[in-house]
Amino acid sequence: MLPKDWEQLPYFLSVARLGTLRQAADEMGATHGTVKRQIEALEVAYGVQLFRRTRQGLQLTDAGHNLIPIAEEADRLVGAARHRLQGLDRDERGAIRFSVTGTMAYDIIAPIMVRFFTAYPDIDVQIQVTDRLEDINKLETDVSLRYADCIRENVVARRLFNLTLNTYASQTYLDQHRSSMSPTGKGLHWIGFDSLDPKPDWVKSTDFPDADVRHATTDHIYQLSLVRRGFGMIRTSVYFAHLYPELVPVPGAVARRDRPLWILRHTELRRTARVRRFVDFLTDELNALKPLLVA
Amino acid sequence: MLPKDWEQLPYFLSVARLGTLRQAADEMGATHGTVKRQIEALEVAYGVQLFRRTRQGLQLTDAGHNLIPIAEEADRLVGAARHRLQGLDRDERGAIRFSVTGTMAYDIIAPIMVRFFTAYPDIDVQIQVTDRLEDINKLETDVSLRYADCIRENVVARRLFNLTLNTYASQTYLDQHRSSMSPTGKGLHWIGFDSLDPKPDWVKSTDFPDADVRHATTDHIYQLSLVRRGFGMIRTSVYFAHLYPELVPVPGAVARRDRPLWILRHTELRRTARVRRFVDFLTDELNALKPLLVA
DNA sequence: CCAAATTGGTTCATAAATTCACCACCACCA
DNA sequence: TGGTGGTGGTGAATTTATGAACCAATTTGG
Repeated sequence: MLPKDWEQLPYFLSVARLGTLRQAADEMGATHGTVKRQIEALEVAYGVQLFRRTRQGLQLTDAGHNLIPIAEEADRLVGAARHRLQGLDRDERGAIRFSVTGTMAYDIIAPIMVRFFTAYPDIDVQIQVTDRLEDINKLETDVSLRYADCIRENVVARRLFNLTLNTYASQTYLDQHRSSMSPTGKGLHWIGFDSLDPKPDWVKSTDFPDADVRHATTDHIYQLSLVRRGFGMIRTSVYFAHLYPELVPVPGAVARRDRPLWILRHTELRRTARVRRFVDFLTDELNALKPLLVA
Repeated sequence: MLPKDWEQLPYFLSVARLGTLRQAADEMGATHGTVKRQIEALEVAYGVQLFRRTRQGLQLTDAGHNLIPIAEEADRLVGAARHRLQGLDRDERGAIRFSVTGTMAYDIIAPIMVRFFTAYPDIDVQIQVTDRLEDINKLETDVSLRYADCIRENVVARRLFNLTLNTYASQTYLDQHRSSMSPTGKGLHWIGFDSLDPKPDWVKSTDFPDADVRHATTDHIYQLSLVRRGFGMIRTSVYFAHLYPELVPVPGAVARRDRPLWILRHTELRRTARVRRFVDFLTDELNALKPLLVA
């Protein structure tokens, strides 16, 4: 049986904001007795006291304070859901909201954006750099560039081409580990993405499944920085090896075609002319880069 | 009266995942009649049909598909709340999770991190670059660097010093707008952060309240890139003017002490030795940079 | 080809949650 | 000092939602 703290969270937020049961009850369209029970139920469910009861109202405890930011974010999301489904967000601003991953953002997309702004000075593009898939859906996004095997959501997806990846490290790192490295990578270090689990899944499918993951970060700039300073290996597009000569292919690894690149249009109906112009521009520019990305 | 779609969302998620009312009812610890009513209530509340009813079960409509990612993220959050308050997340991995804003991440923090990794090769730091405050709380973070007037959460906060900001643009941009610019900034362009509202709040408190906001992005690298290419002005630390000589102070703007920098420890009890060593290191390094940051 | 096991939809007695009126307490103020 | 309006807390009356049984229809499988 799934827990049912969902319905109690808005009561919690309301009480936390307004400070008294009765005001919260008024806001929630209920009586203070109901609000009281909801708060009590939440405290029992979590096994923590969330409020200190005083004659002047309810005051958050430390545990309650911890809950606030999460609950508020959840509240934002539920509001966003309401908003989206009621079609209230077809909108208002003239800007195209464009999500792109940190890997592509700077060296590949940024120059393209500069050219786009020059070519279409009347179209504003709001650039969101994020590596978390959920953010793309949460933030209200019109267009996104993604790097994945398949697309599950029902969006207008334009598939470009498969990127070619290889494994790189700095020359100093390779020199230091030349003697101790095994064909399967034991004794080597991956610069990880987000997880510092002993062995994330993606490691197993590389040429060095036995290498350890260290210094995880989702941020590509940090990854490159760490590779340059000789902290380990990274698996990334061959394009970056062209850009940064200090990235040296690791002996024993081979360049392989990996997942394809997609341009997704998340909002189908709105501002189609502008969005389409942007998507077309992006497609053309990326196709022009194709020789460098799949080489 | 606040809407009460909260309690219905987990039912929606369950039905979407499992495909039939009865299986969802089983998962939720209810009967299929109850689940049916919850789904109907949600559809009425949103005014949209979320599922197509077939003899084989309930199938998501397009509108339903739109709801999925938001609902799943909200679900993750509620789960995280439960997890945090029950103290289940004091864990496991040896890594310190460190959140830093995009503005500070690369030019200021990255070199410090490299020195830290060299000095303490046994301590792993998982670096999260994010500008959204909520992410810091949502992601499980041990330490974060923040730039704010005051800290509301109940965390261990160490206040460093106030940064000095100024307004910068490229020389070509200034040359182009020298004639047309007014003292209040009419005719000039800000490179925005996240909002493309006609006039976000922060604009009013600058030296050029009448300038328009264009090309919004939370990403500092993008902002700098756009400034370099002459797309507008940016308000940022004087430190970046040292790093990037192509950033020219805009005539009429003055350098001002702005908000202070904070180092926050979000998880108080856990792995204190390592975390404290990291925080101390970070503090020392940032204090060493102070002359450049407040100059 | 038909019985068994699905599916969503419906009904209504019953269980659960809400409301409402009232209580004790405290702060403020004339 | 006593009234007034606020607080949280409580229990009976009432409203609401639930669960279990059935239904028609479809799919499944022997």
